[in-house]
Amino acid sequence: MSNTPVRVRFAPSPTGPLHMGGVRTALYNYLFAKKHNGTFLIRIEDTDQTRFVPGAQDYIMDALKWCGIMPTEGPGLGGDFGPYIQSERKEMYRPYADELIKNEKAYYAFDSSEDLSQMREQALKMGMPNWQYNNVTRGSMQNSLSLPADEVQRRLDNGDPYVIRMKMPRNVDVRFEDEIRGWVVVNTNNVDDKVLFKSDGMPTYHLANIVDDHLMKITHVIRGEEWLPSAPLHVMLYEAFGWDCPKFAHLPLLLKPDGNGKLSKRDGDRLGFPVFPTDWKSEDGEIYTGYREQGYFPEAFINMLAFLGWNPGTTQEIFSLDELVASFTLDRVAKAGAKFDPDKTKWFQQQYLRGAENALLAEKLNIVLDNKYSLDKLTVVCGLMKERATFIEDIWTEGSFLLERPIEFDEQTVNKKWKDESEALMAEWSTVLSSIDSFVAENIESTFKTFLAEKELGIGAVLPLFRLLLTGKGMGPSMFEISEFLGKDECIARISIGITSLQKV
RNA sequence: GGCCCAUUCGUCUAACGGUUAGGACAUGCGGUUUUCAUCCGUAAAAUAGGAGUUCGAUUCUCCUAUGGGCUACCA
Repeated sequence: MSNTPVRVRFAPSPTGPLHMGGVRTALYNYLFAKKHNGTFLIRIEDTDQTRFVPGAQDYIMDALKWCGIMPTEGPGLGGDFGPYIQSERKEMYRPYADELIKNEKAYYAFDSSEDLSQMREQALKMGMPNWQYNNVTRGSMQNSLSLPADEVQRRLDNGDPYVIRMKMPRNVDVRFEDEIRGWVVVNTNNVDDKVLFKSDGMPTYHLANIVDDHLMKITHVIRGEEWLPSAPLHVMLYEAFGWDCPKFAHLPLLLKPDGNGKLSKRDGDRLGFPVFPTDWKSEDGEIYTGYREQGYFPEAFINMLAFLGWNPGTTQEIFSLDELVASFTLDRVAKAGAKFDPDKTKWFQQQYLRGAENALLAEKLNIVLDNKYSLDKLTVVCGLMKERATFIEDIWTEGSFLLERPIEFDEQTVNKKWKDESEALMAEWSTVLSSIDSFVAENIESTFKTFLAEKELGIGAVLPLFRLLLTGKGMGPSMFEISEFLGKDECIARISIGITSLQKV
C-alpha cells in the first residue's frame, strides 16, 4: 500500500452551489494529495438526475479555481480514468450489479416506492419507527429471494420495474479503521438492504462510489462525517467484489456559529456572513453572496477553512497553501464538529491584507476603481491605509481623500475642534507650509513642531484642524505622510478651500 | 425511537498518564498614537457529571447527560 501512489477524490453532486463545508473537504483532499505527491481528482456524482441543477458543476469548478485548489483530473481537465461525471459512466455500473446478483450478494426487488412508504407507515402505527428492508423483513417483500424463480423471471421478462438491493448478512460486525476516529464497528443488523441500482437504470451513490473509487484507484476516501453511517456498507461492498478497501477519513462537520446544527445556507443570510465561496444566483433569482465578492482573498479564506478542524500543533496560524501542504496530516484533524466563527474569518483577511505588497493591493484596488488613478499613487494610498483596513474596499472608503478633495467635513470634529480662532491659525500654518523647500514628511513634521513651539500650542490644538481641512476626517494616518503625498500646492489649496467651506457652516 | 460519532475558556484549539491546563479570535483594562487603526502589555475565561483503572487522570474503561450525523429507488 505504501508504494501505491496516493489518489484522492472530491465527489460533489451538482445539486447547487458548493458551500464552505464542501470547500474544506476539497481542501483537505487537496492538501493530503499534494503532501504525498499524489493526485487530487474531482468526480461529479449526478446519479440522481432529479436533483440536477444547471450551472452547479461550473460553479464548483470555478470556486475551486478561485480557491487555488484545482484538481488535476476531472471533467474538462482530462485524466486517464474518465469520464469523471457519473451520468456519463452510466453503462459501466450495470455489470457490477449483475455480478453481485450472480454471487448472491444482491437481489432483485420489485416493491414500488409506494409499497415501501406504506410499509413504513404501517410499521410506525404499530410502534416501530424504523422499519427497514433487511434480513428479517425481506422474506415478506416482493423480491428474488422471496418469490419463486419462475415468477422472478416472468417479472423480469415482462419488464416490471425493479431495483437491485444489497443482501446484508445477519449479525456480522463490520469494522474499519478510520484515519481520524480510529476503529469503528457496526453490526450488519443495523444496516438495511440498501438499494444499489435504481429502477431508472442508474446506480445509487453507494454502488457508483465504490465502483468508481475502485476503477479510479482511489487510495484514501476523505469525506464528511455524514457518510460515516454508510461506511460499513461500503466496506461490505468492497468485500463483496473482492477489492482492496481504500482508507477512510471522516471529517468533522462545520456547525452554525450560534446554537447547534450543521452550517446551512440560511445561516449566512440570518447572521450576515457568506456561506459560499463565490456568488450564486439560484434559479428563482435569489442571490447568495460569496467570499470572493465580499472582498476576501482566497488565501485568507483557505487559511481560515484549514483551521476549522485542523491545527499544526504549533502557534503559527498564518499559512500559505504551500505551508499547509507541508504541515497537513490527517492525524491532526479534530474529531468534533467546529462552529464557524465569522470574526476569526475577518481577522485572517485582515492579516493577509496587511501582509500584502502595496503594489499588489494597488492593482486590485485599481480594478475596483476602473483604472481611474495611476498605479503609483494607488500604491502609496494602499501603503498609507492598509493598516486600518480589512478589505480592499476599506482602503478606498477610508482613504479616498488622498486622491479626491474632501466634500464633507466630519461633523463631530468640526463641532469639537473648529473654533473662532481656527481660521486665522490655519491660514498662518498654510503660509508656513508654503515656505518649506523640500516637502517631505520629515521636514513637514519638524516645521510643524517649530510652529507649535512658536505659538505655544499643543499638538492636539493644531493637528486635528490641519487633518480636518486636508482630509475632512477626524482620524487617519500620519498627517505628515499625507501632506507629503498630497504635495505642497494641494495642501495649501485644500486648507484654503476647507476654510471657505467651514465658514458657511 | 434505533444506530453511529462526538464533548477542554463564549468560539477555534494545544497538552498523545505527572503542566501554575498553553495559544489564537472576541471581550475588559492599561501603554504607544494629534486621532483612528496598528502594535505592546495585562485581566477575566475551560477539562459536562458520576463511577472505576492507576502512586497519579483532560488523557484509559464504563454509565449518565448533552450535542450532532444517519435512518430514501438523495448525495
